[in-house]
Amino acid sequence: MRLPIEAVLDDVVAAVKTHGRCVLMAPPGAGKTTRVPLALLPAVQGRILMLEPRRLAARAAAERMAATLGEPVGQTVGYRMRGAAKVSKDTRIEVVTEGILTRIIQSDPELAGIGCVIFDEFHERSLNADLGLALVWEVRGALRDDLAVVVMSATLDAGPVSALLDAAPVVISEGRAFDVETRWLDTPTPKTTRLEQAVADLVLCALDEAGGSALVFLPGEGEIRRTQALLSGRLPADCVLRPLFGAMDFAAQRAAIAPCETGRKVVLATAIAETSLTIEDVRIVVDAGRARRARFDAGSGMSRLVTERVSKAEAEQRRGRAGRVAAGTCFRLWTKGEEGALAGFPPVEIETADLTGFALDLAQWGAREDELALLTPPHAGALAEARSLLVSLGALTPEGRISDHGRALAALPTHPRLGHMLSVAGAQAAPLAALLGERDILRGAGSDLDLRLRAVHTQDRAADRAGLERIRQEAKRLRKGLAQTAPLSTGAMLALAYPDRIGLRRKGDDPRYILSGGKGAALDAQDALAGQRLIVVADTDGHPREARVRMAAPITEAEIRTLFESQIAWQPVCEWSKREGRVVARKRETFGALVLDDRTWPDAPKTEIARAALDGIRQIGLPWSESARRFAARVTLMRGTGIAFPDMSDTALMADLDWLLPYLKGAKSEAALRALDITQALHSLLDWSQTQTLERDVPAQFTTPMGRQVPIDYSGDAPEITVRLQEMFGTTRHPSVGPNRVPLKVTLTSPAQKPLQVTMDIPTFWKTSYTDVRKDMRGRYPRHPWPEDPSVADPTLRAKPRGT
DNA sequence: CTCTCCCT
Repeated sequence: MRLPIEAVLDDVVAAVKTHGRCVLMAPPGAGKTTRVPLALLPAVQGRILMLEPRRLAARAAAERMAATLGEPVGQTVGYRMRGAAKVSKDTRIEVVTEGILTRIIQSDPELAGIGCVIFDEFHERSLNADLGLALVWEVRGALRDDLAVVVMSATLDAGPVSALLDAAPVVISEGRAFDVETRWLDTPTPKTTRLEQAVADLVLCALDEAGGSALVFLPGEGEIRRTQALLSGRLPADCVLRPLFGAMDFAAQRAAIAPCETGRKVVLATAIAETSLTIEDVRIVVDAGRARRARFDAGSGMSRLVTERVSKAEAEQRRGRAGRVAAGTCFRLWTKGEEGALAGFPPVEIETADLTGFALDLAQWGAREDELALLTPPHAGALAEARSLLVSLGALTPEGRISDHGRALAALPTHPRLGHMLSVAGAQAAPLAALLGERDILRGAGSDLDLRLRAVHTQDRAADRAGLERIRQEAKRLRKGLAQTAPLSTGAMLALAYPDRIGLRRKGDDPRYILSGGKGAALDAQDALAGQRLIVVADTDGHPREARVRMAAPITEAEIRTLFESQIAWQPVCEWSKREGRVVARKRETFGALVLDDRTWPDAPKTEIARAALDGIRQIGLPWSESARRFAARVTLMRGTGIAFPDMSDTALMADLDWLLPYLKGAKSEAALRALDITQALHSLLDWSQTQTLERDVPAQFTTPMGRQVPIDYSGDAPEITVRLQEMFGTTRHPSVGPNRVPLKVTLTSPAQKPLQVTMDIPTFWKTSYTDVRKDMRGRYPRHPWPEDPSVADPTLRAKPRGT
């Protein structure tokens, strides 16, 4: 059969011959995976390496090409993937899974004997493909200008890839796929309608309007089960309902996609049916419009799942599944209007994934991320977290260079965490590493990892059979070349891989734990491990506030002390306790965020106690006494006049409390702090000349015309004095303070200290209302002077002697 | 409303 790709094969070969590079865009079904490598064979010196994102696809591509040549796999065409290879010295086309390429380049940077590297399905933008392309491009630039590079992609903006590869020629092939009609909703689904209900309704409508079997895309297993429940009994009699998702064992998956003998089938599937599994007779696609994705949180080193709207690229990929065998129809659970708001592409893996292995590969290659041809740069923070984890595992030196231990970890086919565990604990850790590298075989069976290990070692247990077999095989492969070492418990081995996830039970009845990395995690109250004081957490649901533990193992304090001796230390802690309202001085023995032991610290140095007491002040506020307020008010009057004086507002004083440090007198409790008089401390904020100026311009006391000292009250809006009216006789200028000459608020009293007048202007008072005051008072206090013009009278505090 | 999908 003639495939549409054949029309452009000559262009691809020509681009490789003259430019040594090419970007080929062709839709799924165009035949690029099987035709391009064979077409390039005569044009390439040496072997052709083709990368596939999935094992199944790699094997299938090799088989198809070998069949085209009329040979068995392993002669001209072979494949190589983790744990399986069919290649010989005659092999010229080698189909490999993406992770393999990094290994090949790291062990032989010249790529000796390889003439061309093809990246298939590059639009999926896996971390390995991005890294692989960057490394191959560097090899081509530095060591091998004859090395050809071909990037093949279905839906992708070709411009950036072409630019990345120094303006590589772009070849475009139009597809062969059958027409697929797209149907949108007329009106958006109301927010109150559950997704499963809306999907079920749309499926019934689709089956009614179009013929053939249906493929329904849902975000996850839960949605699949609930939609299944809603549909069962409501489907037309000739329809069978089949769920399909990754956690099902292989045989069940095969049964779900098997063609129907009679009638139609409705397959409820996750994204597994987007690329990995092809269902042959589908002519209807129903797209719920959601995608579940892992979001890795570098801070906690854990990932969680989020459900998001699909991107346009994913929706197109799903739509295409209706046109594999004949024209079809795609029903979208959104309106045409809503479609504009969808993202163009799903997030690329390098921006969302755990970068630990990536960072180790970079270190081994000896390049920084910004020196490589990466289409999307990794986030600096995520990369920094990855490197810090690698440093803590001893894989990188603190300067970021790879260590011998790091080289050993890079050679192991596992996450560096598990590699570290294998390298330290030896062969005994192989089953545990295999278990943790696979999907959980006992979902919902409690968190204890030993349950799972027992299932691997024995034949009983109703665990996922195929999963168990994969784990046994994997354990066998991992064990090779590892030494036998002193036996360790499951928890101790796990702690090597997850030193940041050792959990110490919090106080209280709930099985809640604080993890050594600082995050929280909780066990189910019924969980078999719920009584343990110390556990190591292998997996959680990734909830950002407090994650739920999915897999864990108990560990003893003695084991932690042995494994992490150098990281456990006594930390003196002198701090303000909000709860107790006082300074507490303790010594704590800590491992990361865990407190293993906690004792009082009776001989804490005074300076430490004072520092902690300042935190108390920060919490309770400055203990203002009346005299302190008065002083601060005087200083404030000096401000804003061009003369530099400190800001004595609460905010300014609290901003840096060091000035208070020498005046705390060993106060430790809230009561003692509140009893402090801070006047002296405030005085210390002024230097000698400021103090002199203050005393002169804003004195604490007012000197009356008689030479008597009267305190000035600075606590109100205006500075204030109270004085006997007679004592102010002779005053022709109203008294004031400060460089701005702020007038004093003067309360003039009778000889019996009763207020007679409050004035801001004594000379005017003499001339005006004094006359009335004099009239009233002269009779009541006849022995005191009440002159007609007080501005020229002598001040006095005395009365005339009786009888004169 | 328990866990998308891959890979060394």
